[in-house]
Amino acid sequence: MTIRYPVAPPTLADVAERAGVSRQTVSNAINNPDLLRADTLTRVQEAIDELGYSPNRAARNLRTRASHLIGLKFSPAQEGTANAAMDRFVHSLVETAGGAGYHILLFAVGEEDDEALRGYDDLLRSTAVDAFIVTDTYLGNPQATWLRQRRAPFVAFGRPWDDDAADHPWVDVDGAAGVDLATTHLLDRGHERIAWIGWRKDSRIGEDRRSGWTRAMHGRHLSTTGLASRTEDTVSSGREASAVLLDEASPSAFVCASDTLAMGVLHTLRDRGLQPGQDISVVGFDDSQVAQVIQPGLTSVRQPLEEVAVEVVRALEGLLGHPPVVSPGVLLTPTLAVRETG
Amino acid sequence: MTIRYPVAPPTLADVAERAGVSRQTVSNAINNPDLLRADTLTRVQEAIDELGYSPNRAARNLRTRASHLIGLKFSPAQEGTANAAMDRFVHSLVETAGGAGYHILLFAVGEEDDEALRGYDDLLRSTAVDAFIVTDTYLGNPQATWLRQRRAPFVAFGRPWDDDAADHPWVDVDGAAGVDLATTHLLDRGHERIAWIGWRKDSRIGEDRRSGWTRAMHGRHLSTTGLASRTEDTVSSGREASAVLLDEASPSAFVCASDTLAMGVLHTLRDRGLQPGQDISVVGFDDSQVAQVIQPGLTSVRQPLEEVAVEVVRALEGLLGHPPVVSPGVLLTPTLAVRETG
DNA sequence: TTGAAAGCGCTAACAA
DNA sequence: TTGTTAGCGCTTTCAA
Repeated sequence: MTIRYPVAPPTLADVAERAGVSRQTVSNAINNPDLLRADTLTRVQEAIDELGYSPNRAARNLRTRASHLIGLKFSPAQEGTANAAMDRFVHSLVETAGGAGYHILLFAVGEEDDEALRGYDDLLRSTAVDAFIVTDTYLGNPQATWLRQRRAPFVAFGRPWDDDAADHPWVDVDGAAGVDLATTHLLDRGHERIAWIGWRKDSRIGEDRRSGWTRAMHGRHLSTTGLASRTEDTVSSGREASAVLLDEASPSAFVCASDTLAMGVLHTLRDRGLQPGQDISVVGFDDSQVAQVIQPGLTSVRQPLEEVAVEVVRALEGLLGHPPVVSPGVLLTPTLAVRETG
Repeated sequence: MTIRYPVAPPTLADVAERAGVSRQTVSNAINNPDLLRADTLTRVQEAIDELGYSPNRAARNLRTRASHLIGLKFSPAQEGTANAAMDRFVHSLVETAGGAGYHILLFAVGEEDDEALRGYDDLLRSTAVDAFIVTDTYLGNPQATWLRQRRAPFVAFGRPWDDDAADHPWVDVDGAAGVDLATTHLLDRGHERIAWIGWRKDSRIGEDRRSGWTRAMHGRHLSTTGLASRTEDTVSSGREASAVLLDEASPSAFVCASDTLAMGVLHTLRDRGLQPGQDISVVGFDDSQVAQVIQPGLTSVRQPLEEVAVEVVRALEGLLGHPPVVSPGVLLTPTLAVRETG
């Protein structure tokens, strides 16, 4: 089998020679076109087009100490759940970042905390990326703290919660507002006994989402006692929790911290011959593909991940600007995708 | 707000000075440790550890003309479908590539063909990536042809189909074998009138999958006449196609080219009060999260995407080796995830 | 407005 | 086995 070696791409010097100018003039034509006389610029531009020149990234990176690469830790997919918000976010992020001249570098790390830190460290020390996007800022996660100590530029998708020392830019979605929205929607439809199925108490995100439910319920002077359950984020947990709640608290609707849990509720309803949306209403969280394609459609809180990506990139541009600007935290409000189950 | 500037990371020269050797010796300690005397190596290694040294990527890339970055075009997520194979593949790919010393660089391009090519071109000319992974090799897609002409190293996830001029490495999943597996599974359970719902005729992947169904049916001397439908890859198309087939061909089972189409079939069954798995069996393709979490669980063909990632990276390593080796195409066999619907 | 010189940090080739 | 020299392609001074 014949192997064809790639031809070496043209360099700045090639363009300079062709245009009859010095290399610096070509460099200026690219980076500071205002400095050139119009006709020189035209001539250089023609040479660039004719040769199909594009600046060598490695050389430029070496000189400017910037890679225009943003690192993002990509964790394994969660099979057996409806969770895919991360993937949806990455899709939006790649597009938005591309528009701002950045590419996304995906990296995997081991499960342990120190392995994760080593992953970040390697990329940082080798100046492979200009900044990171960090997506799991739950309490006790050492990444944010560690990155700050390392003086590594990063933007978090997720609030710093109760970390007062945090001074990094972040973007988050107001989970409480989303669940409030969902609960209020059910209240407006006449439900009064609305149950909550969420995650265990150590999840700040879970507690935040839960607070939207209590807020909406108490706003209507309704009790939440006995109507809540905290469990693992799996379909079977949602199934079990909803079965218990149905027996012990007779709710007419369920609001869940995830579509995964909501699927568990739908399983229980099916087990008992109850019609979702008719007999019992169900609302999930994340507007996953699952929520979108099942029948009856699952009403679900939708995170504005496209907007999150836009804000994250905006914050990144501030951080990497001269001088760097740490933009304030941004909290975005989710919407409710209303379908048949609620 | 106080901005702390990152301190400049240590360089080769810093390590050399600390270890009392030349820079070249440090370089050798990292890239050719065999060349060093044991005690020198130890000394250099200590200096590296003490300083937390990691080679500057830009400098190394410039010198070695390699970035250890693999480009992958990341298209927008398909909402409203059950399709997420690409995402699952990327998860596996990031892990596998990381193990081989490569990072994945995601980039977005516009919808038009020429915009896509420009996306590849920019990355290529600026030597930003060492190679590409191309995932949509359907007939008429100019990417593969164009990359070949450009002499750009790339590995395709997907066969070159009838492109005889193709001489690039590729990895693919045997869709026909997967559908044959699914159909045979239904045949073994006593079904004889098994319908097919697939994509339009211009989809090579769709036609390949379809051939698995005809092969399995004809293998049992069963007719396929009137039992097939070709349509768009949407839930509603699957719903309509299955309604027509049910009326006109009375099948006892459906095999579908995607989980998305299979969801459409489930909608039709629900409309008609038929129990999936009891009255009518349904098998999908891709083993999506949807297939995994719905009740009853959707039996589905599962692509071995982890293996695909392994083979793709293997091919990549060959391509980027010295000398480059173009590995032969690899065809992997899917498995069947059996659940309640079939 | 353009050009010359220097050097980013690294490794390949060669010399000692 | 280790060190010296040179240069990858670019941009940042600074000088013309």
